[in-house]
Formats: sequence, C-alpha cells, structure tokens
Amino acid sequence: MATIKDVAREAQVSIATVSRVFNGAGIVREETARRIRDVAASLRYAPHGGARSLITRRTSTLGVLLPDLYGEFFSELIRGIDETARHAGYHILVSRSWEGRREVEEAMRAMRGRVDGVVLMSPHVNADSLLNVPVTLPVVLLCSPATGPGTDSVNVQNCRGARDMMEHLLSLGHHRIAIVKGASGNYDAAERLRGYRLALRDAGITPERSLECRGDFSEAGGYAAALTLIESKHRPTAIFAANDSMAIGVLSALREAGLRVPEDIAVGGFDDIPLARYMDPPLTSVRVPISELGARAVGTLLEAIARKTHHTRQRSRVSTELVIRRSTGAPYAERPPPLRH
Amino acid sequence: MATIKDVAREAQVSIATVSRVFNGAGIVREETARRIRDVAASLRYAPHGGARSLITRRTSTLGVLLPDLYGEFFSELIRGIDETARHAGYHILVSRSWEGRREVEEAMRAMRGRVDGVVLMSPHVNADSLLNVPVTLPVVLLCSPATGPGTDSVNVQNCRGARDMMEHLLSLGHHRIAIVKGASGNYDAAERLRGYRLALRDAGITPERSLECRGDFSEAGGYAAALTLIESKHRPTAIFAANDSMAIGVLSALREAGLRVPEDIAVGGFDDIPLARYMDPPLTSVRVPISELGARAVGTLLEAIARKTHHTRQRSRVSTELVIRRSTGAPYAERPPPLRH
DNA sequence: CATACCGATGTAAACGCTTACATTTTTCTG
DNA sequence: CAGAAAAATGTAAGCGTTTACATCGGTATG
Repeated sequence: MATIKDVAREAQVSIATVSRVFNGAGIVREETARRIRDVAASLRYAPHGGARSLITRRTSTLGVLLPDLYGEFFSELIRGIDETARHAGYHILVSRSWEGRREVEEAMRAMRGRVDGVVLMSPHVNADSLLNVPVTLPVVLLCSPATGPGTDSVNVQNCRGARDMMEHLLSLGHHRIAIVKGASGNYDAAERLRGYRLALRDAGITPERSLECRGDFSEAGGYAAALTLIESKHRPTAIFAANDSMAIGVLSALREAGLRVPEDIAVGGFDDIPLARYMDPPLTSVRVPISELGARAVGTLLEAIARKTHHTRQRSRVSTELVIRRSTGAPYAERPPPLRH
Repeated sequence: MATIKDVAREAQVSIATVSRVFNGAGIVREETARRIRDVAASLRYAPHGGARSLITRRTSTLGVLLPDLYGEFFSELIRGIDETARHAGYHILVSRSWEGRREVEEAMRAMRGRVDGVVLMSPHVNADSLLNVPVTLPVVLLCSPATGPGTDSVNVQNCRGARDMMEHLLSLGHHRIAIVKGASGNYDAAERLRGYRLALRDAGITPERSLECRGDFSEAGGYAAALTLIESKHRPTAIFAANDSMAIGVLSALREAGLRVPEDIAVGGFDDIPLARYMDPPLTSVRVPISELGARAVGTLLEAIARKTHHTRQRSRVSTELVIRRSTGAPYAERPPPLRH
C-alpha cells in the first residue's frame, strides 16, 4: 500500500504538503494540490486511519459492548447507535462481551487506543464498579444498574412501564395477575418486577409469590412458566411477561392447552418488538423506543467526549408507552396495522 | 492515560522489557515481570491498540460494510459475523454504507489502516468494479453481483431456492403464480426472479409480465403489490413474494380484502425470518441460513488475510431449504413450533 | 583462567501520519 | 526596485508501540 511518503516523492513535495492537501488544513497552491491529488489517485493512496489517530489522539470510533447480539432488540439498538454516530462522523466498533465481569474488563482494555468512548450494556454486572478498574475512557452505561453518581447512563423507564401494564390489566377487572420474571440478576428484569409489585400494592392487593414465575427472557422460558401457571390450583386470569419473547412462549403454551386469549386468560408483554402486533391474537405490550435508546446513549457519549473532564454526568430514562392490542381483550384494542407507510 | 513509558519509568526498566511482558515474547525474569505487572495495574495501564497495530501491521479488526442495518436479517448476519470473528480474535467495525458507488468507495477508504479486511455487502453496485478503485484490502463480497473472477464472494442459492418454492406451488396444482419482485437493481432480487421464470419454463408455462409485480423488499411494497394482483381481471391462485417482509404485506392485503389463505390464494415468502412461522397462517418460506452466511464470509476473509497474495479466490453459495407451512396449504405443512429448546 | 555462550535487559529505529516552527518563494507597497 | 508582508512549502519532532541488535553479567566449558 502506498504511503504518504510515496505520494510526496512522486509529486516532488514534502510529506507535510501532502498531509495538508488531505486535511484541508493550511494553504496549498491549487496547482500543487492538484498534482498531489493526481499522484495520490494513481497510487491508490488513502490516508492510514490508524497512524492518523495515533497522533491526533482521536479515533473517530465508538466502542459498543453488548451482552448479546441476538434478536430484534439489538438490531434496533445498533441501528440507533450507528445512525447517531455516523452523523457525528464516528464509526462503531461492536463487540459482544459475555456476562462476566472479567470479560467486560477484558473487552474494555481491548478498546484502549481503538475508540474514543464506549457504550456499555452490561445488565448483569454492577457496571459502576467496572469503571474503576481497567482503562480510563468515557463510558455511557445502557440499561445497566449504575448506583453511584459519576457515571453517565441511559435507561428505560421499566418500573413505570410495568405499572402502566398492570394498571391496564387491573382496570379490566383482573385481580389474580401473574408475572413471568426476566433473567435473574438482570437489571431491567428487577425493575419490571418492582413495577409489578408496586402496582399491586397500590391496588390494595398483596403480591403472591406463587404468582411470580421465574423466567429468562427467552421464548422457551415463557412457555415453561405458562405451563406451571396453568397447572396451579388457583389459576391467574392474566399473565404479564417481562418481555415479548416470553409472552410469545406463553401464548404458545396457552394455545396448546386449549385456552383462549383473552377470553380465558389475558396476556401482556414488554418491549413491543415488531413481532408483537403480528401474534395471534396481537399482543398488548409496553413499547420501548429501542433505537432512540441507542441514539440517546451515543448522544450522551459524544457530549462526554467533547467536554472531556468538564462534563456533568447525566442519567436519563427513556419513557415507554402502553400499546393495547387484543391479547388483553380491552374494548379499544388496536386495529390491524394499516401498512401504508 | 498511562503509556508504556510511564510503566517503564515506574518499574525502573526499559520500555522494551515492559513490552515483552505484555506480549509474552522474549524472556523476562519472573521477578521483573511481576514488578512490571504490578506497576501496570496500579497505573491502570493497558496497551494502546492503535499504536500497536501501526507497527505490527495488523489491526485484529474486520470491517463490515452493509447497505442497511434494519431488521432481523442484518441482526442475524452480524451475529454470525461477530461469532466467527471473535473466535479468531478479531473485532468488527460495522459501517452502513449507502447504496451509491461513491459512498461505498468512501467507506472503503475510511477503512484503510483500521481493519485487516472487509466484508462488503453491496447488492446495488456491481461490486467487482469497486475493487479496482480505492484501497487495496482483502475483501469478501456478500450477496453481491461479482462478475469477474479475482474476488472472493459468498452468496445465497437464490435461484435454486426460488425454484424450490415454485416447484412446491406447481406441485400443489397452481398454474397462475404471481411473483412480487425484490428491489430493482438488487442482485438477490434478480436471481430469485430468474428462478421463478426457470421453474415456470420447466413446467411448460410461459411467464406472463402481468404476473410479475414490482416490489422493494418492504412490507408496504408487498401490500401494494397484492392490491394490484387482487384487482387484476385474471387473478393468480398463488403469490410468491421475493422476501418475507413483502409476504407479510401480501397477507395483510389479502386479509383486508376478505380472501382466505391458503384456500382462496396461496402465499410463499423467502428468507424464513423468525416472524414467518408466527404469521396467521404461518408462512411457507425458503430458509436462508443467515448467520451462516456471515460466518462463511468471515471464514473466507480470514483465509484471504492469512494467505496474503497467495490465495485462490473462492466463491461459495450457501444453500437454502424450503420450509412448508400453512400459507401454501400443503397437506404436510409444519405443525406449530414446539418451543422446548 | 580465558572463551564461548546464554539469559536478561537496554538502545534505537521504525510504523504512517500531523503540526509547530523554520525557511523559502511570491506578492505587494511605497 | 528594495524591503516587508504574505503565501507556500519544508524540517523535524513526536504519537505509543514492537523488535532487531547491542550490551552486559554470569555460568559452563575446555
């Protein structure tokens, strides 16, 4: 590959002049500039990003550390992140970091000198503690428990969203409402559970442990949970799954058991993934503006990078919206999608 | 941020020794090594990836240029790519390059010095021509038209898959089968159309232009196409949509028009995205092993990188599989998903 | 006891670029 | 047309690493 030196030699100028042409900085006589560009083109020269960032101390790249890459949630998230990043002239370096604290640390140090900042989603680790450990880099926490101050973070209004769903179910006359919980140790899961309990208390109902089913955010987990609930002596009249994947599993289990939704039992989910409205019956869910979540995180990160040390930490929460469809049997449930974009 | 020099000074050794400790290369006395590691930890030192890759001439990063990031297809693709890349110790730098040739070129040159190779998916540009233009980097083409030799590429057996679907429909007794075409100028779209026509010819049926509806791979496009087909004087008895998103749009349009699927009209899709089996009725589709597609591309790329110039070009095609469900009304259609993982 | 050798460490030259500063060339001014 | 100011270009010092090669004790060898 041709380097700046090759171009300089060929065009009979110093490398400084070549550099100036490619950076728009400094002044170069038009004739010289043209000659340099021609030579560069004929040599197929392109500036070496790595070398450039070594000296400028900026990589124009953002690291994105995610716990997983599976499913629509992450697809949307990455889209939101990329969109915002690219508008600001940044690339994104995606990495899937497994759950453990060790791996996250490892991933963080691998980012050193490759990125200008990191969006970190690590719902299983108390991410705050991570920040003391490896590299010093601007970091924004996404959907992660961040206790202390000192850290930027973006979260979903899980608790509020869960309460909205519960209030909806309660308003339809349900008293025995079960929840299929999210993965244990997961921050979002814990918050949604908290919302569930709060809503019950507010309605004067004492939460029952037998109605709190363990789950893991997977379809299979929802399926299994539903089976348990169906067989329980005092069957619930509604099931709130802590995410849509599990709700889908629940629907399958109910159908196989010959139970009608919503007539025999109502079902609600969380996230409102695109699939939700296509279920049979269409699934009532709590919409999370996923791509906005990513966009917000990047926005915060960019600010942190720009402001360097002088930067007041921000923690924001994106709000959710209850989307009512047939699976909860509300009279005003959403009609089938119109589809004319 | 601490650099190798800081560590060296603090530990009272030369930077070379520090470097050796962090690379496992060369021999360092255990006592010295420990001291260096301690100092490094207390200084929160981590090697600077950029500087390192400047001198070693490898970045341990793979560039991924995609036309879009929307939807399950890309989510799966990235997953496959990341999986394989990380096993080989590579990171991935994701970039969405718009359609135009200019943008792809621009993105390619931005990759210079940041990555060791590129997976390029650019279904609208004759990607082969790109390879002459900007930077010299190992490239693997994904789902892209690559005419000449000289280029590694990974594709889907679009034509074969489309024929499978058509043969299935023909075997069910359909003669008037419409196709909703993919985006114009798109390679996959063209190949699927080719398969459609070949299958008809083989069955002794002359393809009719009026049965080839324009589409764009979007739900809305499928919806619009279906409306046209419904209103045509001589209505088809089956519709083959060139991807699942459009098939979903088709299903919506048919439902709204009061037509039953598959009794009044059969519908088939392509890709077999997760949504397909949840449709009502579940959608017959041609499964594309998406994450394998990504994995294969990375595998080929890694080989190209390893082999440097000595590398025989490979072009592989991943095969598809017809997944029969209720939307085509075959007697042996797939039962509802089992779900016990 | 000189020699060769080996293990441990240091020295310094890259890698491809940017940029402050110095130097040369051009253009203007009186 | 001299001299100064402005414009154009060159020089060289890094950026944070790796690594070939040099150095320097110390130990085994003859």
